[in-house]
Amino acid sequence: MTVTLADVAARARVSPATVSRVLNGNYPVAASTRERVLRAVDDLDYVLNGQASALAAATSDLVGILVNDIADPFFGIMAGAAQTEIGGPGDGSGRAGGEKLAVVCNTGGSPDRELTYLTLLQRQRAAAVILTGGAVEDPAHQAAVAAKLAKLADAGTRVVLCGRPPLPDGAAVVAALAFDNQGGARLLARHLLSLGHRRIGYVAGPLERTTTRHRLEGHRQAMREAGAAGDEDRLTAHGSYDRRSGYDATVELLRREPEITAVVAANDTVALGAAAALRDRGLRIPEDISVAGFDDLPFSVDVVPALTTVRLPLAEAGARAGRLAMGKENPPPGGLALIPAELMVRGSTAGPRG
Amino acid sequence: MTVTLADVAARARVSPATVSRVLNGNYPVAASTRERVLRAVDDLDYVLNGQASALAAATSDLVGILVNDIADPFFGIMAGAAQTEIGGPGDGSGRAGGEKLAVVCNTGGSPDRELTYLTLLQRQRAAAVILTGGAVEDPAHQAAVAAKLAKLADAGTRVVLCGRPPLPDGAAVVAALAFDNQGGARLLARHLLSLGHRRIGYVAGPLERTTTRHRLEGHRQAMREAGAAGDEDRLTAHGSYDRRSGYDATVELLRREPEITAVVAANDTVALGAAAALRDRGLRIPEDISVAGFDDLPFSVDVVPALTTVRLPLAEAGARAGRLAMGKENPPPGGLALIPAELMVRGSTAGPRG
DNA sequence: CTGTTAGCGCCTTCAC
DNA sequence: GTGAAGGCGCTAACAG
Repeated sequence: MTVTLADVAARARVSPATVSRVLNGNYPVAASTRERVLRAVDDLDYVLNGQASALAAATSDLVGILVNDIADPFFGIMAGAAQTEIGGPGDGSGRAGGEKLAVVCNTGGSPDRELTYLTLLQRQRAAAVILTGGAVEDPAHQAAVAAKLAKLADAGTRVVLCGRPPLPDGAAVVAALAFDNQGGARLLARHLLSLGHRRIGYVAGPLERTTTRHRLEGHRQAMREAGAAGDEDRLTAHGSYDRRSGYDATVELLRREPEITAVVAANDTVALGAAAALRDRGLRIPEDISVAGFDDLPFSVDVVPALTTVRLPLAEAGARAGRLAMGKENPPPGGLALIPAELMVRGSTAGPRG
Repeated sequence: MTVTLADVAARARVSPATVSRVLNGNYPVAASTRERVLRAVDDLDYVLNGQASALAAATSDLVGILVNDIADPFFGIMAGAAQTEIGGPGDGSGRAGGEKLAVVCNTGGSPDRELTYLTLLQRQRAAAVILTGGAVEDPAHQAAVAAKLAKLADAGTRVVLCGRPPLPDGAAVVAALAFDNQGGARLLARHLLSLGHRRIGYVAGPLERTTTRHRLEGHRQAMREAGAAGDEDRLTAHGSYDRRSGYDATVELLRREPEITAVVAANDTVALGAAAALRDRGLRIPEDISVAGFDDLPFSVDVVPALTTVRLPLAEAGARAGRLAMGKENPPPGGLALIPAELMVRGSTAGPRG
């Protein structure tokens, strides 16, 4: 049978309360007593019952990290960094002290699953929840999420947004760390413009995603400023955030506008697919056509030619979100921080041909 | 204050027991009663307390998935697939029914953290635990893990190994899905041998990892069979499973053995770093030197030249592990399945120069 | 410093 | 088909 705290108490000849105290280390306990208790714990191989203690103490050691796509390093890097801050380095004994259980939940980008996970986390009375990545812009869903988050916050769960813009109504979250997607896209477009490009195809992400919209807006803004907007819709093709989609969308762009001299992709993964499509059409990069991405994932520097892209400090942001979730760091003023993006110029972009 | 089941009962003018029954749907309840209860639930915005119900019912809806590196798509793909099987598609309402909470825990490859997570999961009385990826081969740690898993299994947690060889003493796990790393490495080496390569550098993963060892063994086996083993140690450089490490190790190999005509990397990410190092030395791939990886991650087909590698059915294996963990699928005979690897010949390998 | 006493919120026999 | 009662394993006041 499963050994309980009472068993430990009996073996150590103390009261259950005392055992609880040494385990949690929150109250003074005589050294000799503590030792006896710890020995009993070891002898009996006792493991605290998380649910029972959570129930009694009305606290939980679960922290949820929601990601849109766990197979995408974009999220993996943020989640990993957050988890490191939350889980702590471990005490080296493998015995687990007061660590939180930082746990990542993969929504697959589905609004339903996002809500489901939030409910599940609410059920567990999670200590904190971190939402990463762009949000779906459907108003109904946004309202549902906002309501859910409000309830979570109400119940004492610390809610942090990482790489996601603040909720429309500025709901009660501990903090929102938003990437400057728009500014980054603007930098990138200006770089291309300065090289002399005028007709630039844009492979956008899925519709109704904040990330997609902000990046696209930044791009178009810069194009308009330069008077090179052209037929924006014809120069834009939407897809999802994967390489296949980048490939297909690029083929489509090329069909519509064979004269484009550059392709900007919604992110690095998409850019990889775009580059493949261009090569398959016999175009050389960057001699015949330039390609750029976004995010600066680890592989981007290694592809050939190395990808010009916009760097987002994913690990730093994830770590900060983790600290915020743990209350180890003070929230930025107004609960909102705009995280800057940095242009990384590499070999995949050059002046237009001819 | 937080609304409890008793509140719902009061509002619906039934007993708490009845509310519990309609929520769990395990006992017959009059349709009219059920409706009244559900309305009360909605009115009050009631959310089940997971810990309390878990405590009372002695069951949990938590399923843990341990990964070595959450930023690595190798794990992301497996974890995502497993999570999909476990979490179910969601009922579309966002209300969360009997779903399990599939969560992924990032050990960062650290034995300590692995143990810590296992303990945390044990505390939560997890319904199931899936361990993915190679294991650390330190005997002490293996014993500790085996002991932990035995206890988990004992407490009713279903333990599944995915992409990890069975425990040394064949401990009580539901199933072990092991990749045929050795066979895959052999296929790859034979491919290179058949192209005429004889001096092949091998960039291995971290020491004392099953995955590292098996891949290396397969490689060496094939080389020996062909009488081309050479000075194995000189031709091998160890590193971690990242691109940086691949870069550095390749530089080192080139220093030691400038005459190598091919470099085989422990995985695709490492291969990317290796390729970068070769190019930086002015070597063309595959004209001057061939490069190959392992895993066939999504980006591998898109790099230039496309990477010759060994494909592992990561998503399929992850999904299967998920089903096994949920008891939705019968374990393979003997609880062990060897998952075959497939050679993917692409542009990065060719006959040796000259 | 340590023991005693109540619950935390829910599920589950057992009666009706 | 429904209610009443007890307890899941632990923590948190209180007393001493």
